[in-house]
Amino acid sequence: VGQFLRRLSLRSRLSAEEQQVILSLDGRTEKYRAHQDIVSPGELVDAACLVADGLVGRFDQMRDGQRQLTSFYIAGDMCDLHSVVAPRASWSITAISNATTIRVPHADLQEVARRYPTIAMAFWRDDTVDASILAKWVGNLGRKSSIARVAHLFCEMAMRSEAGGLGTRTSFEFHATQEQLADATGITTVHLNRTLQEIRRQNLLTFISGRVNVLDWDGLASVAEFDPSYLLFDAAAHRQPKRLGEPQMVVE
Amino acid sequence: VGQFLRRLSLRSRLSAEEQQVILSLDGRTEKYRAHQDIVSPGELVDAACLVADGLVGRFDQMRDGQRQLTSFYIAGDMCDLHSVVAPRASWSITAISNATTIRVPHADLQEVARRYPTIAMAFWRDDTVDASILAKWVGNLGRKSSIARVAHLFCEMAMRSEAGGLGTRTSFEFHATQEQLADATGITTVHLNRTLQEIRRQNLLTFISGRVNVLDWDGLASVAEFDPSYLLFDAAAHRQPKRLGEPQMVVE
DNA sequence: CGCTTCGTTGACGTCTATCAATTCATGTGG
DNA sequence: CCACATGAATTGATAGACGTCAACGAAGCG
Repeated sequence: VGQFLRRLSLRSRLSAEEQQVILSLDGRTEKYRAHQDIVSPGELVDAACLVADGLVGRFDQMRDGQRQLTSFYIAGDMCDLHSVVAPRASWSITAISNATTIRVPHADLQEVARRYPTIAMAFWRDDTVDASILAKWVGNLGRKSSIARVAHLFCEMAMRSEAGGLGTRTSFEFHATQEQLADATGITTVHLNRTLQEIRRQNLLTFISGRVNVLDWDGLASVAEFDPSYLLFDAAAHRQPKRLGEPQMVVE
Repeated sequence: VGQFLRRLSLRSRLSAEEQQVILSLDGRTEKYRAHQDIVSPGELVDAACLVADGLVGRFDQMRDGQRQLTSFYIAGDMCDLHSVVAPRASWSITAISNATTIRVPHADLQEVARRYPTIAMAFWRDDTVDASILAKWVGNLGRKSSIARVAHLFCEMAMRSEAGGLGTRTSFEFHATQEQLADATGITTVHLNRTLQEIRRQNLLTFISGRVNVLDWDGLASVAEFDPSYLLFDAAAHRQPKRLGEPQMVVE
């Protein structure tokens, strides 16, 4: 849970008391094997799923069985914080690698959000980051080549892993299979494999048994057209009731 | 602003007092012509943008100028409610058709959210719907054919227009050009045109000068693999502090 | 040591992009 | 009311990125 507090603190400023309240949250610990489903569509959930260890993903499944991964969650991420306000799942959550989760009851989270408006805003903000990542992926899937998509995914996971204290942007764990990467980037396994080969050929990175080593960060970011601002890491300027007032551009 | 209250009420139950508070919100009215940008990336905004009339979109732009529309907003939608917790835009907002907006100051929205936890949750929930739509689009773009994507977009706008009281699911306004539809579905204008022809050929709908008439809803939904649950319309069962307790499925 | 999962390769097919006109619709000014 | 400019829709021909199918090699595991 300390990891979760740290994650929230990346983007929201919390008082000592508020931090204590977050730390007091707890829940059932559960372990999953890779490929095991954690939440299925239609289910009514009563607890949010905090990733304590491993890699977890949210996905959508088509009629013919094809899958599209829509989000990855690493240790410290609350992977369905939004379920607090929308407990009827319209999504699936699965363990990408072996993973450990903590199920934090909605009742507790609601109680906390209700009592501490700043925490409620922090939750909301975290959810907004999720949405921002999704929006970026709509752009990637709609308008970029396969190599740019794959490179972008690596860039994103690199930055998130680094921010989460789980590695550096040039060396971090990413325990996904090629099939899962293909499901995330909207291409086939075969084509993903060839795309990875092309990325290797350009000496951008190595990806061996779940570990990524970026050899050329700038090159990778350039291929990906990666701009980290959508991850809202520098947003720490927020929070604190009335602190508006900088002049801002007005359009039209 | 009444429209906005109505939109929130689709998914959150608000008390009479809370409803009054929402209705008391207000802001500068602004008019835009089609194709005019409303918010640009990097901008620091201090007011959220409520769509009073017309069609508004959020998009991402690539290095080579290609655009990807990530969301459409119709009258009654607060198109960047998330900016309340993340005021530094990493996105662009543009007027798809001629549009009128009301800029509601963040300060007011924050004040309201801080004083009324239920309203804060309602805001958060609305933002979650946005994220849910984005997740669905990641799936559409990653794994569906062009015709399914286009059909899905029409289904979605149909349901949202109907829910917003702007028409019925078989007859509603949708003032976007083919180029904009192409930017939303991740294909080219040329291909979108041919896809529309195919949809017409299958007698699914007509789309003439901004008005959609669905001739075969079931057929359209089937081609699109459309399942409206992600729009969270039936989620009205929420809100009201402690009303948990139905038995729910537990995984694993 | 067989089984299963994951990664890799080759040949071939197709959906969608690209390029470049052309038609159609709308609106403006003379 | 016509001439013209402008944006939107449509069409044809061609190219390329990615999917499909099928097989094989490598690696972990009970």
